[in-house]
Amino acid sequence: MKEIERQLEIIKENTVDVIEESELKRKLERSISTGKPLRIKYGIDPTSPEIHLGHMVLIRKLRKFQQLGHKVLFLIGDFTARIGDPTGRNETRPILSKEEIKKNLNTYVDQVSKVLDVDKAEFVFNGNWLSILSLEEFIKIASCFTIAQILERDDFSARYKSGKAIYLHEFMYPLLQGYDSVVLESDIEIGATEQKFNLLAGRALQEFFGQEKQVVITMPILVGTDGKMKMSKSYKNHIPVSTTPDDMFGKIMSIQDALMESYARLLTDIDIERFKVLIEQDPRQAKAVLAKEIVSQFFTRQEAEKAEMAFDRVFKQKQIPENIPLIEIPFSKTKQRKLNIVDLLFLAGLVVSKSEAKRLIQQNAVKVDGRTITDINAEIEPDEKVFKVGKRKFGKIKIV
RNA sequence: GGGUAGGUGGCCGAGUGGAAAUGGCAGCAGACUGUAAAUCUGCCGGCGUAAGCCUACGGAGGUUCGAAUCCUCCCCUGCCCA
Repeated sequence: MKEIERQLEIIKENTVDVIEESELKRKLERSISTGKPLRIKYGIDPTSPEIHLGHMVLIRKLRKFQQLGHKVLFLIGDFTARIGDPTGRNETRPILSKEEIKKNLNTYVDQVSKVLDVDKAEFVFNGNWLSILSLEEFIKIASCFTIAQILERDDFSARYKSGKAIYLHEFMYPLLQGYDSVVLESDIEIGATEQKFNLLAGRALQEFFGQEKQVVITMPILVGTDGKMKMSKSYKNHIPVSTTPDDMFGKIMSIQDALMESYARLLTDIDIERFKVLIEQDPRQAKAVLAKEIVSQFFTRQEAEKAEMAFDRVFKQKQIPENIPLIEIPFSKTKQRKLNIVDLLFLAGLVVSKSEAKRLIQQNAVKVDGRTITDINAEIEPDEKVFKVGKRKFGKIKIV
């Protein structure tokens, strides 16, 4: 197989759009013949310093580009995040200080490094150029688009039709993101399908500034643990990267069966045809394979296997976990060794309020050393007994 | 600037003088399972064993025995006109 075809095949795997493929071929040809790597741009909004599996779909693709010898430009949209998107009404977004940004950068690099070769990637901040962009220049950029074009974007037109507010500065987002491509002289920009409009803005602006247009590659959106919406921290349906192997394993085990295939495609290198057969034969086993495969990317293989064992222990064999966190409550807070179960759970932080504790007890969701507590007046001496609250919260409580 | 319709719990959305506020979604718990789906049951602001108290319907005042509901001012959003 010719080198260009090999690269094309890898690049196109799992993509939704490649705009335009002929341009991509041309860029690849040139790169192969001159030995000059292509510049691949990927931007992330640093509002929350937490990367989740949804981001990983793209980051995995970036790694593939790295493996093909191309240059990854990892853009942290500190400026665009700072001016903030106004959903959520009165929320004033705190302006990130230089130190905070630096700190965030480190957490990103850390999380991303599990998949990406961060030493070979270049991390860039758009605040470096956007914060000094002149109004004149900006208006020039704005003249490149019409309102109708921008309104055409999916979420804008939906909001417009349903009578929801669209703020002017939201219109600017695509322009600024597009301008980033001009500054970075990117050859390719990748993003999830919802980003298509913004990615295309980059093409328009690059052409406007006399550059060769970037190729836009979109990837499918990873559905979150609710099985419906895209994975996002704000929907609380995400699986964070910076968690424990056990937690990640468990969260993957609880996704809907219907998601298994897309997770396998987008987050692993599992042979899809064989995996589909396994799903047919033994969905539970298939999910365990999937979970182990994903967890192994962020931790070691051994840790993934340990996570599986811990999971089986608790949910298959219905035993208590091996490592249960010890919660210490100072004696000064309790004044006694034996106290009411509701207070105890609350003091230990196993419930958020006493009302919740009562509710859970009334619903038979609280166990102490394996025995279900049915009386909210029960007096208990914790003494490192094992408390189980709900399906998966365990804690040993001790008064010290 | 003028007119008009609105702002209700995580979201959607009822409610127009006496309910911690009908529904739905999401969430949580239990049963059933494979921590899947589907289904059934219960819960779903906080404090209190309880009676009850506190907090909550954009914000601030006011009327009233009593307000999410009435009045005044302010803030915010859609639509129409300019």
